[in-house]
Amino acid sequence: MTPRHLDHTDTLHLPVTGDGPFDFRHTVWKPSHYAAGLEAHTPEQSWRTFRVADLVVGVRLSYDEPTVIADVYTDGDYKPVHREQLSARLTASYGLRENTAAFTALAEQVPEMHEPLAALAGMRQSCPEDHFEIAVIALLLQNTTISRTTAMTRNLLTNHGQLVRFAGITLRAWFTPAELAKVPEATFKEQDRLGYRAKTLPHFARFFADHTTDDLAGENLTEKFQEIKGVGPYTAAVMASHASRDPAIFGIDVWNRKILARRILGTEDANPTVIIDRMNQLFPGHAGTAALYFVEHEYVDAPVAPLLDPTAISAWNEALEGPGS
DNA sequence: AGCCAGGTAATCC
DNA sequence: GGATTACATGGC
Repeated sequence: MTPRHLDHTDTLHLPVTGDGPFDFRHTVWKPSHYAAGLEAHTPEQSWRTFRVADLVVGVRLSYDEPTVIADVYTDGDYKPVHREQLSARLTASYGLRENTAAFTALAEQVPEMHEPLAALAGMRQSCPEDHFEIAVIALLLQNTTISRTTAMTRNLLTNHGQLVRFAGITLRAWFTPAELAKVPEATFKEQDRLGYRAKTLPHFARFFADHTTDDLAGENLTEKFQEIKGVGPYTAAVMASHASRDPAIFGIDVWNRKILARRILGTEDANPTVIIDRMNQLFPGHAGTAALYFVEHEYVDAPVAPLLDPTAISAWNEALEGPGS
């Protein structure tokens, strides 16, 4: 499949203004994240696609202290309003104005956090996804294995998203809620192999086609999101925590439950309320950030999707474009 | 073969 | 209320 070519249209200089250290590499690339073809990372650079309004945008990120440099690529009518939206999106997605000092000071007092802090100090929460996109990811994580989550994500992006080429890299890009709303349930089931999720995904597309991020401002998101069929406490917490970037909260699931039980309780597993209470006790106001550090530290020495050597990029591109291209 | 995965909704008592 | 169970699918 031949990707759409995006041209260089802008360069953004995004200052990192929060107090405390900043770890560019572990902010933009997370060792625990599985690869869906939406982003690629080498030791010095990262590439990522975004939907800004209906535009498909490719961004190449690098860091020149104290500034994140974003080279922007598009093939549509890129206007000043898009520039503003993209700047705000990048700044929020990677927490460029958030403080790390308070958490770092707190974490230094907790022995269990010493190793994660040594490896990751200055890492910020990242969520390049918007509300709709993170909702889809959380849906695809429900009660299944990561290998199947990855397969379903790739199916959806391949069949309903976009394939683009910019700055030497080929990547996939998300579909918009309106684009996904046109896809029949049977396609989700038979072509995308979503299983019972095929019934709930159309509710997601419709909800977010009708409610933009701006519409949702001021709502109690944890409650509002649970009005969507297929969204329960876990999915709502993931969505709300990414939307609010509240450092105090985190969605607990079987995965992080076991990691946190081992890290802070010394047991293989534990009751969710016990873990949440202990995390809040150890890291008052910062339990969400602390959970992020424990989970990412679990994968720093064996990342799910390792950084690419720059010489491996052509092989990456060929894998995404498929045979015969 | 059967069990389980980074849950949810429906249906019990 | 809290406990129990079906729900799709694929990997081990």
